[in-house]
Formats: sequence, C-alpha cells, structure tokens
Amino acid sequence: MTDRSPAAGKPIRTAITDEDGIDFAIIELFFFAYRDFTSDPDQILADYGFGRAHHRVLHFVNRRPGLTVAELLDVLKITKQSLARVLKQLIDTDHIVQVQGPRDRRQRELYPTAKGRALALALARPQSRRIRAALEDSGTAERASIERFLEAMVNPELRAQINIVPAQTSGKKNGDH
Amino acid sequence: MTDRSPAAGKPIRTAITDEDGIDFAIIELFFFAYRDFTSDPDQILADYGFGRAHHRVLHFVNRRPGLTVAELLDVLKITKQSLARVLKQLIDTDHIVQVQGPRDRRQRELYPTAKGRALALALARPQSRRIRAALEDSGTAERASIERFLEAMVNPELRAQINIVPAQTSGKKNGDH
DNA sequence: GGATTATGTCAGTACTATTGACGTAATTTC
DNA sequence: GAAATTACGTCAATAGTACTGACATAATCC
Repeated sequence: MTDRSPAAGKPIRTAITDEDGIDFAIIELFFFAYRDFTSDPDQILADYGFGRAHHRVLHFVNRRPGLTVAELLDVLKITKQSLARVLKQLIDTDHIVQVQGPRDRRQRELYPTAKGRALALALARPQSRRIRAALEDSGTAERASIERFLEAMVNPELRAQINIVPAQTSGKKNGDH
Repeated sequence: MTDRSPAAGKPIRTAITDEDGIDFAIIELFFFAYRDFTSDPDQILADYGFGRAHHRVLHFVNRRPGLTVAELLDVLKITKQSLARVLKQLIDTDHIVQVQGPRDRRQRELYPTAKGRALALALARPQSRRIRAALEDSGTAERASIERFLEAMVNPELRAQINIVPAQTSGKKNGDH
C-alpha cells in the first residue's frame, strides 16, 4: 500500500518554481511570518484558557472602545454565533463590559476593563517586539513601506475598516498628554 | 442583564494607542492582510471540499517534491494525527502520490501528480496576483525589502526551512541569473 | 536480537467556525 | 398604535483543524 494505486497519476519530481510568474517566495514567507507572529500571543492565551478568537475580540474592543456587536462582527468577518461564546467568556472573566447604547438601547457597546486592557497590551507586546526587531534586522528604514504594502494586500473595499481607528482617540478626553 | 454586573470593572473609554511603543498599526494590518490573502484560495478549496490544511500540504509537496512525512510535519508544525486525514484525502483524490523511499524503505516520499500540480498553481495564482498588485499599488519598488521584512518576522531558528526551496530548482533549468 | 525510527491508525477531546431557527426588546414605519 | 425591522442573544447540529495518548508494523541500526 505504499506505492501508488494503479489508477493514480505519476509523481512529478520537479519543484514548482516561479514559473507562470507565480510569486511563491513571498507566498511562503507570508505563511511562515504569520505563523510565528501569532505564536507569541498563543502561548500567553493558553494560560487563560483562551484562543486566538479571544485575542482578536480583545484587540478590537481595545482599539475601538464602544463598538457594537454588529460592528465587531463586521470587522472580524465571522458569524454572530461564533462570536457569542468567545464574547461571553471575555465578559464573564471581566475583561470586557457591555454598556447599553446611548441612542439606541438595543445596542451593546463593548468596552475593555482595566483587566482587559492589560491583557490586550500583554498580548501585543511580543508581537510589537517582533515587528520592531524585523524592521531593524531587515534594515527596512522605511517602516512606512511595509505599512503601505500590507495595506495594499487588504481588499480595497475593506480598507475602510483600517482607517477607523486613528480618529477614535480624539474627540473626548483625548488619550495622550 | 445589559449593564455590567456589580463586581465588573469599569469600562475604559479611550482607545488603546501606540502607547508603550506598541506597534498596533502593523499588528492590525498584518491581521487584515493575512485574512484577505487566505480568502482567495479558500473559495477555490471549498469547491473541492478541501480546507486550508489541504492547501498547505499541497503547497509544500509541490515546492519540495519527494519530502517525507516527517519533513512535512516539521515544516507545518502540526502533529502526525492532524496531517493524517488531510494527507489521506489528497492521496485518495489523486493529488498526491506516495513513493517508497529509495534508501530507507520506511520513508514515504510525497510527490504531486499532474492534478495536484495544477491545483497548487490554481490556488497560488490569485495570491500571487494580489501580491503583485500590492507591490505596484504601494509603490514598493523594492520587492526585496518586503521579502527581507517577512523573513525577519520568522523565528530565527526556523529560517532554515525557508531556504530549503531555492536549491531545489537549480540543477536543471535554474530560474535566475 | 533488541532498540530505534518512520509511518499509520484508533480513541477521545478542544477550539473555532459554520447554518438554521427562534426569542426578546427596542426602534422605525406607515 | 399595530406591524415590520433591527440588534442582540441563544439553542441545536455540524464541520474543519488541531491536540494528547496509545498502540501496531515494518525497516533500519547497532
């Protein structure tokens, strides 16, 4: 049963190359880079009994405090049912709180607690460290060019999601200084 | 039950920023970029009843024809049991064939069939297109700097895995020069 | 001949995701 | 003010990918 069955095709022994103009080098690098990028927080999350889904929710609630459940679903591109369990756990463990929407009382605005803020920072720290090291290592003086490239990799119609963040800080009691 | 329970922490209403030198911008961009990067092949895979795991196996078997099961496990960083089902399906559907190792007959060398090669190319095509578009869009003349950055994001001790490939091509019709 | 190695497989479990259906409360619409 | 819609929550069933642990087989090494 080791050898191929009679009907099976013959083995191709040559490696797939950048034939046809396919950029295998970057495809593969992207895979490895993301794999290791997510491995850092995964280790921390394990201590809490959380998974990657918790991280993503925690991240976006910290980035856009007060976003509603519907907005969160839109950013994560998952279904309500998938979010439900994860969000419930984060609320039960006091990392996130829900506040009734001011205008529309059907809405639940999501905010991090101090505990949730701390965890989000703890998870982001090794990732940020890795990024900084990579920028230095690779001698990429232009951090901006990496940002531009990554942004250009995102579906154009979804780029709006990215640009929501910066504005958030301002408005009320503005974070810095 | 909408409002927070008595014991819950108070909501933090300010967005997390690049305080503490945390690079949230790139962290988030990396998430969005990878999400959309994988969405292209996901659609194609669905037609075959395959998932992302099949894609990864197919990719590496095409990139390093003749690799053994153990080598594949090492690259993917998953367990034998996780690979088993996926690999079996790819063999049953005639995308991959096993050949007994020439030196060590315990080993199973994995090769793509013509069918498996074709699918790997079909999956890579939209990804490569996206990368090319992103490099143009972002005006990143230096494709090399993106490559260097991504490589630097990979755990140093695992970078060896990346460099296995290029050698494969040479010998015969070597790509560059 | 005994230990180790490479692979395969069985059983059980966990996490993340899916679709479909239904319920409740609040808002909007006519 | 009744009806439709919206925002959210939840129950049930299923799928894909991963895990640990255990065990079997065949081949190689010593």
